[in-house]
Amino acid sequence: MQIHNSLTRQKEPFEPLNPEHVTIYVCGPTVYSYAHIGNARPAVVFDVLARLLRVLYKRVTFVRNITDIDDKINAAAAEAGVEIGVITSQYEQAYLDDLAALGVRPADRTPRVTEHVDDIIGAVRDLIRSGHAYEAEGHVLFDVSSYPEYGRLSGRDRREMIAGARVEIAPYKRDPADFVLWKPSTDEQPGWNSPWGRGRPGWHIECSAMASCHLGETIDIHAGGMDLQFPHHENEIAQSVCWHGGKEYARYWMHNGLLNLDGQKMAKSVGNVVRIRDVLAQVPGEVARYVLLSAHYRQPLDWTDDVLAQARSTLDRVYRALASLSDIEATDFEPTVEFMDALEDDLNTPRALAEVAELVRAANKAESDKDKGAIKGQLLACGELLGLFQTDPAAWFGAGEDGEADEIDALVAERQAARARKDYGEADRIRDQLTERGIVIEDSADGVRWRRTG
RNA sequence: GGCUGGGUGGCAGAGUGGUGAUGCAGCGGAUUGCAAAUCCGUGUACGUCGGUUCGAUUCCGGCCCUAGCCUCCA
Repeated sequence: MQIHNSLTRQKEPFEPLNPEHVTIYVCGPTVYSYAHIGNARPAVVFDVLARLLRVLYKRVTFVRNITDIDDKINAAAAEAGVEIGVITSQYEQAYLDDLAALGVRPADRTPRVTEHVDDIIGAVRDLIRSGHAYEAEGHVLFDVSSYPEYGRLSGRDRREMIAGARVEIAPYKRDPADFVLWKPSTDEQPGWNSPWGRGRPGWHIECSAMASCHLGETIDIHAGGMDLQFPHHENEIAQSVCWHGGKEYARYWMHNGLLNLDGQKMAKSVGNVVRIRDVLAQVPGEVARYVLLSAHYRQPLDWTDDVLAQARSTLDRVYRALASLSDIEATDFEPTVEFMDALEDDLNTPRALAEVAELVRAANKAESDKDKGAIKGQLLACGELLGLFQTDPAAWFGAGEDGEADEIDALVAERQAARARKDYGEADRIRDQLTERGIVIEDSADGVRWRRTG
């Protein structure tokens, strides 16, 4: 398959270091509040990547971490007057629940920073010993000048960065670009004992430690949001490469584009976030997932009610086709060649979805049970790779307030009786009544179907 | 200011040096008791100004607009 590698800024053939075993690390969230739909994009996109790689390769180990040590967590815990673990366990669970609702499969491993403090301390100690880090006023800093390739991933020159830096430069830094590996904690702050006193890890080191601990010194794919490219991933590379004696850290870097709301990136710092659970209250998770896959993962994506409505309409169409095939047994459970080509071309999900649309049309046109069975199998197989179309069609259309379905069924039956005796006035009256409740009736050769609109 | 991206039909969104993306919406037809659904058909689409070319939306350059990064951020 082809992957756009942020490191080289071009599409490259993907060749895992070990052809039998692909390793992927995705930067997970810092758990101090509910995740927003922008946080869901990498989770969904790289879930599709993992599904695809699991088909293409014998073995895949996919790691998505949980960052449960962070100053924002400390602040949230202090405000609530609880231990940080109370905050982190609550929001970690909420995050995992949200992802499950979006059809994201669990990662093979979900490591937490608190479980890796010893590994982090070891990494920092090694970096000091090898001359890549230094102690200053209780902090341990990474010496950026010790890594000449610094800036390669984000394509920036260190001197220029300093010129444009808007951040205040801490006095204990030898070089303004140096970043913190370990920092001291006050008695009130959470801390861990270390050779440099009681403290806590800096922001970047935890990913380096967890990645190497779970996947080895060199990993195949490292992925995350575009906004992590600098400084987070740049710093990860610097510290990992130096830590491992010059060994390459990640061979392919993938960065997803950001979600926009009103033309501006959705971010907690901007204050324009739509939480995943708010979306789930509005539409089924599958609709949100479809939206996230409807644009190529590297492009920005505007989050609007309109795209949600369009996604729902399109999914309705797919599920109508599947509903019409509900009595047909799926035979060729195999994605089409065109579909696979699209996904293997740097995860081109829009093209893959166009192929799905072709299958839907073919399904609606198919006449023989043999053709129908084959198309149904292809459709479901394509859907499985995308994490879509796996819902029972009846449940899809019936989804909503429980208990109402029986009542609607009764009205539909009543209308059918009226139609049978050609009492179209009564039949239409019942239909109008249902229309007002947002129910659409579809008469077809093999019975009546109803569904909810928006 | 520096570094990355992006500007495609009403909307969303792929792609390509010279015929159709695809979906949603609209319109026409078939079908239907009427609808809905489905099928068929339907759109002077590629920011702007130049250049290269037999031919550019696609390659090159200028300009305009826009997003991201340079600070926490998926």
